[in-house]
Amino acid sequence: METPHREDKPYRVYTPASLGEAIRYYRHQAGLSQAQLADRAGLNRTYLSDLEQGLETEQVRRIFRVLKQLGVRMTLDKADW
Amino acid sequence: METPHREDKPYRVYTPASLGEAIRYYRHQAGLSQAQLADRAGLNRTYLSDLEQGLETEQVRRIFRVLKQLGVRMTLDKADW
DNA sequence: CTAGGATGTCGGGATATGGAGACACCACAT
DNA sequence: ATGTGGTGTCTCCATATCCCGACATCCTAG
Repeated sequence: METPHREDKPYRVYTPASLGEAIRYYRHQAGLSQAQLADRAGLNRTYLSDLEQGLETEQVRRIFRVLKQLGVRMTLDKADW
Repeated sequence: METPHREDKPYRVYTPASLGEAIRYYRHQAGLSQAQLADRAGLNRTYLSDLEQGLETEQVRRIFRVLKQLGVRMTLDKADW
């Protein structure tokens, strides 16, 4: 059962939608339900559900706009610690 | 004038504070003032100032909590396009 | 079939949030 | 000295945001 061949695909994130995708991907990989993750992260399951579906709040959009203007890209990947 | 030796240090981001640092770093690298960037990104300079100083809004904190719980790390770097 | 878990979705309401404008300070130039 | 640009910080306040139920749906198990 040793990790077969590392399918740790890093996520390129540049919109609220792709942020949601990534979170869902990693949540599944962690074997957690929305309720469990929401609980551990101290937030409401409804919100997590929205977030995974690409919830477009002003705040998140704002940050992505800044990064875009700066030509900066965001990457998410599994911390190997 | 060909890029001498690539000082494109990628940013490991895991808190609102480090997010602010990164944004400021890249803004300076782009040779923009807060007012210019705020304008281009369509937001208030006051907000950008706060953001760079590590503004801890619930929203940003929430997202970092989720990532932390999932053991996911965020990286910012210059998109080389 | 029934039961349960997981997820999407809706509405209501308390609260956090960011825009706008103004002001102060600092550094640097003229 | 004065002027100018960049930045930090304050207040006010309209509004975006998120939590909290509650309900519906879809699976899978039993």
